[in-house]
Amino acid sequence: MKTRRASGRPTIADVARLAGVGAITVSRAIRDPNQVSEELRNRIEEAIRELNYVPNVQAQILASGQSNVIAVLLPSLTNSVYADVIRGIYDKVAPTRFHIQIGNTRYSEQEEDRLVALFAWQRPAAMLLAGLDQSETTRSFLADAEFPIVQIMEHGPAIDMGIGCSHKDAARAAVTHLIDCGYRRIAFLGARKDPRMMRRRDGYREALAALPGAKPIELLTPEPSGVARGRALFSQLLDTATDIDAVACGNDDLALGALFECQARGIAVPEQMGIIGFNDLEMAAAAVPAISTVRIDRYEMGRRAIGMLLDRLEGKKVGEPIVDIGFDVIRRASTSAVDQGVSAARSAKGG
Amino acid sequence: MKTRRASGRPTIADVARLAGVGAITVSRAIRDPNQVSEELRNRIEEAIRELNYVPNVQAQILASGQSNVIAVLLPSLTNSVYADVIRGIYDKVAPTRFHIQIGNTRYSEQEEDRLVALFAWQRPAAMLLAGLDQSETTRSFLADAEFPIVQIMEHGPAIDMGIGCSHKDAARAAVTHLIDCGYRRIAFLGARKDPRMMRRRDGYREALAALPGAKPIELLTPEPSGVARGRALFSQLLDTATDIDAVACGNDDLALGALFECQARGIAVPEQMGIIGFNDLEMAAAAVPAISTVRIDRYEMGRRAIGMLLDRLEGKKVGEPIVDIGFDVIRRASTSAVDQGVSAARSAKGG
DNA sequence: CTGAAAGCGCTAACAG
DNA sequence: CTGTTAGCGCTTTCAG
Repeated sequence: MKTRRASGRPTIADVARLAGVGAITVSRAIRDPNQVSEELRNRIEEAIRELNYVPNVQAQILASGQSNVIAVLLPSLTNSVYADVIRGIYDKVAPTRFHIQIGNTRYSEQEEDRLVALFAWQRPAAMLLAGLDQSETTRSFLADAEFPIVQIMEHGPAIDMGIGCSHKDAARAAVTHLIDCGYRRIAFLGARKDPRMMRRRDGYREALAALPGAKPIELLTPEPSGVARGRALFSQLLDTATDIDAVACGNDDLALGALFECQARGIAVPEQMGIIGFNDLEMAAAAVPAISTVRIDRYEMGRRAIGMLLDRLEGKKVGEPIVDIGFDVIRRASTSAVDQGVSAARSAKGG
Repeated sequence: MKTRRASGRPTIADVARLAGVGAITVSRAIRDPNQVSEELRNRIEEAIRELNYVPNVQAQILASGQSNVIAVLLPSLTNSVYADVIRGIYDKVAPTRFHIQIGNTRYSEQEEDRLVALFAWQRPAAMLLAGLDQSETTRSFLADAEFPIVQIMEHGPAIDMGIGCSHKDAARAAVTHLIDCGYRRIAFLGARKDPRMMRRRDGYREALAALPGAKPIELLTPEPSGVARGRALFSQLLDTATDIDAVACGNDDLALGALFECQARGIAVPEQMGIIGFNDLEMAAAAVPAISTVRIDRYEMGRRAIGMLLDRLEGKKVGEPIVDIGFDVIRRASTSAVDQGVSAARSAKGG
């Protein structure tokens, strides 16, 4: 007889034997207790407790063909922005039968293509992606995937479902806030050049277009973002464009860097220089002066994205497949109403 | 005939049929190509490509009894400290057959107990935990687990393997650096009160003990850390202990908050107040003045921790099971050699 | 509501 | 080096 190395832990058959029922009844008692009479159910639960039985997930999946994996592909695991999203994702998934499988695309389209294909072959129950800018290959590949897909961060045409906001609108609102404060020579600082960053740049351009005579002053680097990068970029900008009176930063890291550079150069914020960031990282509120920024509820976005997937997996009717989660411009001291000098500039330039 | 809903995708039997070999040969060709003759191997590879065959992981695991899951339990997914560790973990695991299953213990021992039990039942291939302070229940439960376990962050007696450094020694070195710079009335700021934080506090005490006549001035809150928290705590401290000339912060968030509070109050750093943090977050170097801190290579720690697990899983001999990854005190402008006023204080107080 | 049989897709064991 | 057979632990199908 070919005896096989059993795992040693109790199986459903052990429970069935102890409870004096068939294995399938135990299986039913576990998955849908209502299908089993109360008496048997009690006997089974007793046996489960006694044996310390825990179902073998692999066997469940193999037999049922139902995966319990939700694939999550994000461009960064370090960036606080995604850390908040991840927290929301995990919190929402924790009480369910599903597990998260995270992949790091490193802001690379090729890597995203590779991971989407890799994960898709594992037949996940669902998939979560960041952004709307997947490659054509990946979009068409996923378009006829049989699992639900949600794209987060941005608001727009999604493959299946989506939740996020318009980064262009958000940046436009931020820059408009600078204009409302009286700033007139407004620059834009960007890094990494990922799709969201470029859309914020576009929003900056749109806002400036509404300001007669204003010309875009932009400095973007493909290099990763960071406080040090923000400081260096802003320093470079100040050396070139000497007459700027405000800077819209593509994120709060850059904004904090810009603030530090102002401190280092003795430039008064907000009097001589207005600064606004993006993302509302925790540090922004504590800075001196506190940095104005744009807030998106990333934790909630992560939660709701998973919620949409779960609804679909449970066959529930999902409401809107494309959700705009919105944003808030957070006004703080770094963009206070300007002093007379700049007010003068307003009347001079803005008319 | 009871026909069953097949998943639709090609199975190993399909490949075997197309290649004209037995299923097991395909299985071998995939797992250990050397066991199969070159001719068959080529035919099999050809068939795999043609059918676009991808092995069913669940079936592999079920049949072999070999899990491919490495459970990772961390106290936070948001904290940059763990984000770096996570990046190291994922980078090291990516090219292997293993997957990471992350759990968030939220700095709670109860939650850690719960998740360890939950994950352990799934029979992971290995487990990674943060810190050495698991509950007695969990420690003894894991002590006779059959999978390898690595504990990261701290250096000390581990359940199985460990990699990290002594946070007490690191903090002692940081405070000693303050003393070497001439600071004499040194306070300690802490938050969250997790085990590492308390060990840093102990290191602070040890360093002060070496300073004749110095008394600890400590302010710790059980609340989560953050820049705003650091600012508030330091403000509270300044209102009470008016004569402190330096502050050792349990992490860089708090240190940046302390720096901001100094800026808000017009306290000159480093002349009137020395500040040192912990962790060397990216922002610390870019602050004005740049903040001194303690660096631990968290990315490398994550990588090596997984490396230790992989070595064990592959039956390789692991070198030292308990690794001290060390730390570096990073000296920056926030703790520059002090001016005459403080030098005077030194001779007056330090003797 | 309950059960026996069949089989998910793969691999360990044994034999050649 | 290759194949046959049995079976991992569970759930679906079909029959009561």
